[in-house]
Amino acid sequence: MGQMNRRTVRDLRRGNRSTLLRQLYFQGPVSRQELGTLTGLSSGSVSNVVGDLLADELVEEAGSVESDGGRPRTLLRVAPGGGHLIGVDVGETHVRVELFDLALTELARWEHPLTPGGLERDPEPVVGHILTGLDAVIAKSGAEPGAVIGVGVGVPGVVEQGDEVLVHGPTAGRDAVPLERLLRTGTDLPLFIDNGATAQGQAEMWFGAGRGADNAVIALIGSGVGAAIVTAGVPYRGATSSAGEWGHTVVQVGGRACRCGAVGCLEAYVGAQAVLDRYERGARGAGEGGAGDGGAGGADGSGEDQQAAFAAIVGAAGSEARAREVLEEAAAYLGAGIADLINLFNPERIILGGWAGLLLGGRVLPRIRAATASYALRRPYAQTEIGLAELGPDAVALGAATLPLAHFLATGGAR
Amino acid sequence: MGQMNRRTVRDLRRGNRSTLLRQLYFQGPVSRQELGTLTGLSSGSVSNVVGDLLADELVEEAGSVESDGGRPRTLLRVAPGGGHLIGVDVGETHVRVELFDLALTELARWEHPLTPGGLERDPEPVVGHILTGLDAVIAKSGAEPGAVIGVGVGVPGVVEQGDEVLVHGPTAGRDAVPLERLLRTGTDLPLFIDNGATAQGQAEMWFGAGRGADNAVIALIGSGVGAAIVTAGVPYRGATSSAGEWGHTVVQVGGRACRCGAVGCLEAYVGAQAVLDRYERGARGAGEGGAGDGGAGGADGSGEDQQAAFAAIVGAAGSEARAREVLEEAAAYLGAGIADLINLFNPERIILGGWAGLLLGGRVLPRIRAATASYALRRPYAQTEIGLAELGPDAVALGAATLPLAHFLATGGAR
DNA sequence: TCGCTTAACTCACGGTCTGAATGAAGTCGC
DNA sequence: GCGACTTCATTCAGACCGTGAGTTAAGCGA
Repeated sequence: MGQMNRRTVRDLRRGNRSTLLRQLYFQGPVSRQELGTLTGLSSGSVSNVVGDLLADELVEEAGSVESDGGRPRTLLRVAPGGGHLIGVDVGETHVRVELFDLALTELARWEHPLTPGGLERDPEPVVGHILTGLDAVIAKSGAEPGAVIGVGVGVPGVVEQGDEVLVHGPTAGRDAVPLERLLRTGTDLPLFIDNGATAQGQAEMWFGAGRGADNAVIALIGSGVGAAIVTAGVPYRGATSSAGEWGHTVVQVGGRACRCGAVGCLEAYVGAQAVLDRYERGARGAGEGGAGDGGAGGADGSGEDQQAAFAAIVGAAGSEARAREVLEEAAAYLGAGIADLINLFNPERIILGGWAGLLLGGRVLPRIRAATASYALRRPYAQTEIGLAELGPDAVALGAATLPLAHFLATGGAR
Repeated sequence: MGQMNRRTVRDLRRGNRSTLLRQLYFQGPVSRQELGTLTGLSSGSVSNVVGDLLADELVEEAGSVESDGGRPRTLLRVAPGGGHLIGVDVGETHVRVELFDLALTELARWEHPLTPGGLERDPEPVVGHILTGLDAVIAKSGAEPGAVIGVGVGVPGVVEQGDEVLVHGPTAGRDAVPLERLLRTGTDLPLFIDNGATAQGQAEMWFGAGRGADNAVIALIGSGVGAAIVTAGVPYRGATSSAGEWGHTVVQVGGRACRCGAVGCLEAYVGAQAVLDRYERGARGAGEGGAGDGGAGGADGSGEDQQAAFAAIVGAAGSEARAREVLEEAAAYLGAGIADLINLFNPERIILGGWAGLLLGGRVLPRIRAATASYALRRPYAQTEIGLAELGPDAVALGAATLPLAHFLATGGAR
């Protein structure tokens, strides 16, 4: 109930410094004058704090703009070289490490393939890869190690942010992986670990289709289905960080079996694996009731094979009735799932992403919108935009880099 | 993205005053000493602020507790007589006005019946009733009008908190009612208008089954179905205040028709009207597919008749197979709906309320839990308690009174 | 060059929290 | 019963902070 607020007069300064820094970061180059009106701070305070930020080299001047007759206002911006950020994408098939400057321009990249099921089954090699990746990108970019603000790590599975950061893999029953502790053995850099989808969602909110929105849901469809929920500008985690399990909401009581063990999950109808299964098995039993055995089997080989097969179906939808039929069915169920998000969260935007989501959306987005409209309540539906993600299917590393960046901005650039 | 934080040093004091007041309100009688450790404030500040609060008569001393050998610590609590709160319940069939002291002890009550569809179709008489109700409870309780901190009004429908507070009734297409402006013609008291379910949810969180939880969903089942979502201790509204429309999430694509116009809504399976319809129509077509025409008809007469009929079914479930069957089906669908809440929001608790929800829960709660378990993901399900509301089926007026109270606590008791 | 205009800085003032010192209020041992 | 001890509560100097008016800086036009 009671969060311990700002207390001392010093926290006040930290908070104002943070607001100013955030404003500078997201509102682009801006003058001191505008900063005052934007934040409500007095000119004196703005001058004062900006002076500090300039001294710390976190902010720099960026030209000036003449103003008919008076002293020109000098523009300020966050100095891109004020620090470096590292984003780590721990996927099912690879570990990717990218190093950015503060403006999130990529300066170096490193990648290593992974045998499936890696992090959960045997964390040590994954940890090893991450650590070598960190050294690699720092070396390659020539960055000062001390200038690295932090390392964001996006992982699959639920990340519990407690005293000790624990990663729970999708396979229930296995022990959670104390990833932070394991990484600590090899690096002193500040670590920020979170779910990869959440991280990617934050990237879309800051730099992609979510710009300007405060409440949005990023619906991610790949082989599985998940969602990153953003409320009031921050990721929504719930009580134990496992919020947003959209893929396992029920769209059909007594429906198809899902790999999670339940039946009728959205994922069993719109997940890429489910759609592929559906396509390959032909049209028989298209109706309800018959609980087929959903996508778990993995009869479809590696991730790349799956993506190619899915793309083929989407490509064939123009000419082949069966492909069209399958996609339309997926769109209908997806509409129901999106309607649930709208009815429950009332977001400003729904952003459809993930590799399969983008393929599907590129082809049948109007269909999805129509299905959504038929299930959602009118008012909230009318107030929600439904669009596609703009950062591509694989923005996890970028998203991971936003984790230390968020901390950096929230603390006003404390090192 | 950027909320304008605390800025000046004076806001700091306001914030600390608020934290202290909240702590005193919810942690019961507490000493200055504990207050310090609880909030992290220094002893000096606590003394200072508490002094102010005592001077403003918002806080009073409440005995002392000896402490082996030293000066006894004097306990403090919020003074119940520090102000009065009024809660207004605008229901479908009545307007009820209640006046409370700060400890939410009821001091006076007033009620007036309403012809159905009142507020939306013709707001003026409802407004008139509210205003006379206000005068009535103030007169009856003998309260100083100036001592009334505020009036909370809980209404059905979506309440848009913009420049002007607008109430959107469930009937789409009708004009929104500018309730605040209408009430302003007859009172100068501070007004706080919100959805009745949200208000009731806040009451459960503060004084009922939600005590101690920060994230919870209060699932309300009456004739219709809704939910009040609380995240991080505050009601979740979404972008345009219409979040929590749980009743119209899809549990059966292509399923039964709902009065909202869509098909397969949860409400069409677990709403009281839907259950009654189901019971009366017999067992035919129990399977999927056949889109029967759901609960809209209202062939069931008034609210009281409906409640009696529903209670009869619940009562008969022990002896009559058909009644049991209908309730079990409702429990199964309800489990799916609750599982969706758990998967999406990951709350600490699900609180089942509403008159039908309480009847249903009292009878088949284990069934509901089992159904939920079968649909929800294991981890979040294991971390969620599912229980019944504790404030009864009709805590809207109490909940409405928490609206001005919340403002009172948040501002540190500013008048 | 001289006014005019606007941006940015400076600084006295009122306000806040902290933390140590002081005062207040009991208890315990003798 | 009296003094020493313990603990709670208040007071106060010191360090900060934001405000807002006044001052300086930096251009423009005549």
